[in-house]
Amino acid sequence: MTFTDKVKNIVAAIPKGKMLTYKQVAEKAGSPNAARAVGSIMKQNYDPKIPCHRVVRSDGIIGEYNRGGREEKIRKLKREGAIK
DNA sequence: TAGTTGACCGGAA
DNA sequence: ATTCCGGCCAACT
Repeated sequence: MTFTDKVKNIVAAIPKGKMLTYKQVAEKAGSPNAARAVGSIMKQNYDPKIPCHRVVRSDGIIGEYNRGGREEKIRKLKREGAIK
């Protein structure tokens, strides 16, 4: 199980209406300081089973998204009730 | 193999 | 509050 695979599993396991930060994911994956790598991975490995829109920055900012931009990401989160 | 890039983070200016 | 800078890590070239 590589770091990348762990990250995928973790993100795939995020419940509806919940949000995790890249930092949190990196931590759970075993590398507390690999937040940047997490984003990199998500960017290149998008899978429909992986709700990357539920992963945000630790600042509370939504961050980037490769499927319609931040707007779409925000929309999804709002629809799930994760944010206002 | 080495250098660059980026969906990040935290602290400093 | 905003912008800048160094550090981290995987993927890309």
